[in-house]
Amino acid sequence: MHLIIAEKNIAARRIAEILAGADSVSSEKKGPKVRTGKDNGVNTYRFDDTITLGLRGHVVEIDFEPGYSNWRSEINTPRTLIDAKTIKKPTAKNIVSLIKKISKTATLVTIATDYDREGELIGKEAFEIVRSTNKDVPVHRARFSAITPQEITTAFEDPAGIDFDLAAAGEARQIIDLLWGASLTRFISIAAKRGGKSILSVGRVQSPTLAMIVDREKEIEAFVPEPYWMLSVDSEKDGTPVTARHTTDRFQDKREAVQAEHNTAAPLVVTSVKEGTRTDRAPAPFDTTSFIVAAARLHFSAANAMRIAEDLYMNGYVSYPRTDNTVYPKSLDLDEILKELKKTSLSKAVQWTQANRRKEPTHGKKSSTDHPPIHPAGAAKKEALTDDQWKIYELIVRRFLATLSPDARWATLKYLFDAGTETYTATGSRLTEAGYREVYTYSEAKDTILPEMQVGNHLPILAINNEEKFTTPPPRYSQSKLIQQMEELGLGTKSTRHEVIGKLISRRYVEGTPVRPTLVGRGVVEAMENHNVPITNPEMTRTIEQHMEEIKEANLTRDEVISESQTMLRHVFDALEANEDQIGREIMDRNDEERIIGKCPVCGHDLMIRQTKGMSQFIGCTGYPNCTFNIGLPSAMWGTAIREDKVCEIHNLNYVRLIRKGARPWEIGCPLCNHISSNHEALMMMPSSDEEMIARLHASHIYSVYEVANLEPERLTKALGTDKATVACLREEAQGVLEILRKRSELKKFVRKHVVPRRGRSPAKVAAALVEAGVGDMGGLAAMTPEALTQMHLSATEAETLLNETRAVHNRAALREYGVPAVSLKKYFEAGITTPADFCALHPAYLSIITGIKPETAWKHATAVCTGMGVTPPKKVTTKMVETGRNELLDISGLGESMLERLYRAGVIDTTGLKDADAKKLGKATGIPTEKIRAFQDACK
DNA sequence: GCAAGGTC
Repeated sequence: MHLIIAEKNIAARRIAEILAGADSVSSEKKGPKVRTGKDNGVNTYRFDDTITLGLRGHVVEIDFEPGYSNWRSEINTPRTLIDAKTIKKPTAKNIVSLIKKISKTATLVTIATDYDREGELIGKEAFEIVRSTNKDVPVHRARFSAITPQEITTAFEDPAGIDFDLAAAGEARQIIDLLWGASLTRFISIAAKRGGKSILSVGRVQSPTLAMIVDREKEIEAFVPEPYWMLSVDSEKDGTPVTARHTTDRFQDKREAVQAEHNTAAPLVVTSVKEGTRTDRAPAPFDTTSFIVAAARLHFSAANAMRIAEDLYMNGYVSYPRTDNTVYPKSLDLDEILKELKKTSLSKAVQWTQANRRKEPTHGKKSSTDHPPIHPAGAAKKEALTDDQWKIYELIVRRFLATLSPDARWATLKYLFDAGTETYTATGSRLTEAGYREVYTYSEAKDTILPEMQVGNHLPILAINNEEKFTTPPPRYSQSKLIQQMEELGLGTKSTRHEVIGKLISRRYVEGTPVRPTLVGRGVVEAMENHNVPITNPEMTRTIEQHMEEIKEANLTRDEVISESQTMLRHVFDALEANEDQIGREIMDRNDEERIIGKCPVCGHDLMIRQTKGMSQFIGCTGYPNCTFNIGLPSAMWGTAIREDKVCEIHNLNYVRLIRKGARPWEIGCPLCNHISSNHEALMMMPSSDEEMIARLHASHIYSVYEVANLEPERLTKALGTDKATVACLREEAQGVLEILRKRSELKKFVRKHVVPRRGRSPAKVAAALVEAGVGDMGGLAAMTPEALTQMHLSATEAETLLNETRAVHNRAALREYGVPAVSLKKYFEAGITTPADFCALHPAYLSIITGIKPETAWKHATAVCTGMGVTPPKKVTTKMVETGRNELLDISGLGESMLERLYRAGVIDTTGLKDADAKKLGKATGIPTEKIRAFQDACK
């Protein structure tokens, strides 16, 4: 059995198809020669005596050996990670075990992973898995830069061996990244007392990228606009307006500009006419970066563009989207692709390209061995794709066509003029041959047409414009610009660059589009830079690249390179550990700064966003505890509160938004405005409140009912200008409102927990409908009918379940309130006694025997509940009474334990009770035949 | 809980 291992499932399938087809003698006999199957959850492709399967990229991962998982360990400090041993552990266990299984009996294994460094390492990982169960099977390596019949057949006809040096270079990179990344991440997170979700990460790629963004921001902040002046004249020729610019493009000095303006005098005399042509080169094929840049012009974010391209790739519409290559390999049949594309709705453009096909396709600078440039791989129907998918597909198709289309040509025209002692110029251009622009329609070809003029022509001067302008700072990075810049600096790869931005955002190092750094992002970069940690420098990547080259060439070994890196990292830690406190403080100060949203209106100290250990967050005064002013915010379950740049004009406080992963941010706006409006309704719930009173409270910075209920009465007296008695009354009212609100929020919480969100029916909506209908607490909900609930966006079954759950919760709460202790309550519930009504209706003796609770205690509970419910409590029951009655009853022949229980349930606990009972009724209540009851009654007598 | 790199 020949085992072929590809880097990914799709590659495995295509390789199998090509090899199976190439094997067949006559090509006319088409059809599914390849048998697709699933083994251990992995797709397999079999033909003849061959089985092909795809990995999922790296199927093993490196990590530290066990013992290093505790970040705060006294023994294994971050520093010890530098020399910690690393291990490889499987990440795709099913694939690993399948390879092991097949390898045992394989007679040949071919590694057919991607033709690049990481592919070689992935191949070596597969090789090691094979070797773990089969020491002898020959292992080949097939290398190809496109999965075309030609390349695949040659690669398999002439296989090579694994390049272990190249793979070792990849391993060195892996280990160095882990050592530096993990040790520094832990160190700096601990120094700044950050844990859990808010750790501060550091890495060879993310940190220099962050540093780039921080640097740009500093450049912008430090930028001082310089004024300059631009001079132009408006004129016309035979009715066509002409604007001519002064040949000094920018005057740095105002006096010079004014002087030139003075020296400008009519007429404008044409002194030179220059005609020319300009070639506008057709664009090069797409690699990942240029594709992301082009998609950005269509308003796709980098990550979104890649996700869509990957989708299209998985469906066979476009080639592999992660590539560094801008040169089509010879083996790619470009004309065949054109033919295929004629089936699409873009066939007109395709036809144009075929008719005007340039001999050699355009090419970019980078030719690499991994994959061909991004190109269409199949005809897609517009209806089969989403709008966005189609836009991306069309972009890739049109770019492909453009690379096979002629250059565009422009006719250019340049005039020079004299005006007094000054010289002016005007330039025009006109598209003469559209070329690739016929098919690549993403930028408008704008003509600037000038009227025809000859040397010596005189033109009038209609106006002289002397405009003062200012230089502008460099712009913040857009996502695509950032990716371009990363590529230039060698940071990240075609597959990872677009993810780095997401990582920086999720760590809250940067925000916004275009991206700008947060203070914490800045703090981390500055901490690294100030303490000479070279990881924020792209130079580190360059050094690693050089070392990898040396390992590949076998001039250095993997371990030599790692060891050198470890020595460096140890020096870094010497400096870091000596300054741990200072580093931590610097970052924490930055963090605090980011949370300050303005001045406290009461005492003038800073107001700061604060989070408690639980889910609540608020804005508090840094003057606490002397000043207790605070502003409420929605629970952190809706998102973490973040300061925004915008400032409220009324309160002079920064706006706040709540951010949560996977959700749109919730724009709170001015937190105080929000606080005021969300508390207004509650304030109005106090019977004696009115707008005027609320205005007075606000004037004293009292905004919530909670404050009215809890502030010192003196403050209220002062704020409202009333007497103590009124204030005391008001405080009582506020307490009442708080209680109503507490119950309402309990109800909302319950609804949120038990109502499944669906389109158009959020739990919040259901809760709002309940409050609207006057149902304000759990008791109210428990008392509702299922019918009423179905009016509130719930289905009949949902209503019933909700009611059952509500009643269970409500009853438990009610029973606790009546005085049944929690431990006993548990026993009652287990025995099926769940409602207050049960306690009133059932005999305490019955409650006792089915729960094992002493009769006296059960009686006490029943009494408490009945009193609470306003029902006559049962007569006292004692252990002795129960025992005597029980013995009496059991003496009656034919009356056993199970019947006894039924009698208890019906309230009969002794012979007296039995005798006095109505036999018919008791029969019905117990399910015991009436004659039998009569017989028992007779026996008593 | 940490990196970066594959792939889904």
